[in-house]
Amino acid sequence: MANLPLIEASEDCCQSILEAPIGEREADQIAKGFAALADPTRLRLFSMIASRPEGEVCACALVGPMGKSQPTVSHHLRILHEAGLVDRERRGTWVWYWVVPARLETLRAALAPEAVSLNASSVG
Amino acid sequence: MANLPLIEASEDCCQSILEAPIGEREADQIAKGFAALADPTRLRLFSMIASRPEGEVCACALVGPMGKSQPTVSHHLRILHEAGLVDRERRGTWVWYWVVPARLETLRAALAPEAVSLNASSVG
DNA sequence: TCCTTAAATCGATGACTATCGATATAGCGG
DNA sequence: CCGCTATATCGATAGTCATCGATTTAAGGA
Repeated sequence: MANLPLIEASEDCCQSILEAPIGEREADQIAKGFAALADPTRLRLFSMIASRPEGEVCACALVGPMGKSQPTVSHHLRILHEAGLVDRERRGTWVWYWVVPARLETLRAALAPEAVSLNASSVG
Repeated sequence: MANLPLIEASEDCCQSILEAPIGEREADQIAKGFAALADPTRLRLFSMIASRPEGEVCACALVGPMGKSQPTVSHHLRILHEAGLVDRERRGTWVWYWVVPARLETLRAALAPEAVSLNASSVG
């Protein structure tokens, strides 16, 4: 247990904030995601997780390079997890982390000019 | 004066945080951008500015729909401006706001899988 | 069972922030 | 010069958050 992200990856797929004014619900949802990425330490942690070729990383490999205490790193990993940006799994003594692509894509798409419609013809 | 964004739109074009672990400087820079979008009220404000077909909007049109006091809205607009996400101009009694696309693209690109190389051939 | 290591939680603290009422600044019209 | 309107700033307050030391929980090995 304790492995379920507390925020769903998407409640309305591929929505942009640039096309029309977003509502309060949607704003809360997206703002929570950006808040998770709004701290430099957390952003570097997320970058270290995301950039692993294996797609996952042991938490033990994250404490040293961050220059922060173990409780602080654990705290930030928890926030990333609660924001739905990473998932985790205990393997023996260690805990491994990896990125949740869908949630990341939701945030990226929010800043993208438009949600591409698959029904629209590409040539007029 | 007072119209210059305090953060440059890009210091290293099109950089992703997913390819390699980012440094502290870059993390500070990007985190500041996300911090500006990490508040629901601010995100809705930004969305209202960005979604205008005219590309700009009078601040007077933003206070009412937000359900917040005028000083609060002004405060949030200032933070968006300091983060380099919007620019503004006084026109008579009113102040108009618009999005700074380059800064927005910087943040979006940070969450994108890779910076597309224009030299790479599109077909193998 | 005891020791070691890894990770999470607890409690405290200092810093930051969202919010608002009151006030100040800026421009327009008479 | 005097109001009127729009916007920004100020000061205060309540809430949130990043950080760390100390402690607890969890798992493995001897």
